Amino acid sequence: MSSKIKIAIVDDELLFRKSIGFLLREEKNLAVVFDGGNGEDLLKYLGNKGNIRPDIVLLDVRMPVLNGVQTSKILSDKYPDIKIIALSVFDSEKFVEFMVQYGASAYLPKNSAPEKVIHTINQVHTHGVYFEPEILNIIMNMKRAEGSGRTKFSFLDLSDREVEVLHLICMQLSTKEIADQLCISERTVEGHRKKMLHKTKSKNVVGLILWGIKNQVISME
Amino acid sequence: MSSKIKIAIVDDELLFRKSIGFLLREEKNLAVVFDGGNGEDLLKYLGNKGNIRPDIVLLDVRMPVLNGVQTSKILSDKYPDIKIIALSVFDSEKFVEFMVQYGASAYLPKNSAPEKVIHTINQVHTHGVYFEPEILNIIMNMKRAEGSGRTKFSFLDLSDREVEVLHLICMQLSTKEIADQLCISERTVEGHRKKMLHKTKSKNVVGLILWGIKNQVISME
DNA sequence: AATTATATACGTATAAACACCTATATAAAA
DNA sequence: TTTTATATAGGTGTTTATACGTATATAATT
Repeated sequence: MSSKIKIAIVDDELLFRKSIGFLLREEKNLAVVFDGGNGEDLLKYLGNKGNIRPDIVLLDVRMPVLNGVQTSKILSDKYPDIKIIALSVFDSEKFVEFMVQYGASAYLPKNSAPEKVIHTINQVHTHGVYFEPEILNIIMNMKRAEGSGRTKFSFLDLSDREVEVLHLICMQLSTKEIADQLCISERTVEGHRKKMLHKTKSKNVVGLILWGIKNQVISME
Repeated sequence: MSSKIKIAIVDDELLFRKSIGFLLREEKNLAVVFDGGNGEDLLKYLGNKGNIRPDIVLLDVRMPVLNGVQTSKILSDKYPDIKIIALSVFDSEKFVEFMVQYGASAYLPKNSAPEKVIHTINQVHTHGVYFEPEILNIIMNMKRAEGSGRTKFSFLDLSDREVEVLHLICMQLSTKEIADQLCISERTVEGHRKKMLHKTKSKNVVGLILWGIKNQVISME
């Protein structure tokens, strides 16, 4: 009980991560040892031997460069002793599934109360994991699905070229305009779009766009 | 110099607005007197005579129920003495224009550093307004445009029915499916969509969806 | 009283998106 | 080495979306 719980915060929104740092510092048993804007920054920090190793990482699911899912995959592999608490504006089932599968010990919606965050941190530190009933429910369903068949995650894996096409789609360009821009056939563009619709399980571009935003493939700024 | 600057925070993300509250409380000359999740909450608070009137409102542009633009419109009308600082994840020109036109005294991107926020608050309190060079530039261009012709803002005004249709579009429904759901003709649905494309100056649904997200007509949760 | 915005709806077109199919070359992974 | 994913590209066809009209009834505003 003597030593503080060491926290790292990873979130792309500077003002948010600095602010929540102040919130956490209010708690006497917590110490914020790092904050950064993406997974890469965190891994760089951890790679440097001189730096203080955190006990718990507050990890935003949605980030540019290296997002929460990818980061927690690497984290739980290279640093299995560091606990991960996933932070997200969405309480989407998919994200819960992925974060849990890739080693998250808790899942917090971003409109949680500060007390809930503090509570979750303490629970994770003492008991290893902490999940709210609703989240637990999602996890149980997931386990059941895993047992019955093999879990398929085509998710989160758009190729570079597909992302490129998706960006042009977002600029309201038609297939022909995209083809001209990239100097490829319209059919190829159609092929890419179709592949993306399949990968994201979307019915049409609308679904694809919304998927892209949720997964931070598309940024709004 | 004796009395503190009284701040109200309005942002739909609970954790963010509570956190930034802690950040602001670190400053000895600042006092957070209110925080709420939307414009309506703020107006209710201000309507109650017993409550402490804030000097400055930190107002998120993007909120459900009553968004930043609508709120600042009402605020600057009913409480012209209260200064407004617009907060936004986007540094879109359109938002700057609207917020400034509707009475904002400053415009802060959400990935600003905490020091910048503190600085802006102090500047607004002592000098009335504070704009960064880039933002100032947008405002100057705006003024020029205003002089040459009349400014047209069809913006921000989708009818209830249009919003209803937009939500169904987001659910990846086709025109026919939407028509069935609402028990109206496909032509009517097409009419609504066309009207929305025009109002939002979009070329196709993709633009419409992105507009809807930026303007919080579409929520991602 | 006259104007404006809204919701409704039809007709005729074209443009674009999406569904099926096949196929090849390349690079990475099992 | 064989498989798998990717990027490329073609053919054919159907379904949707969008563009151009017009029109009417209603409620709100000036």
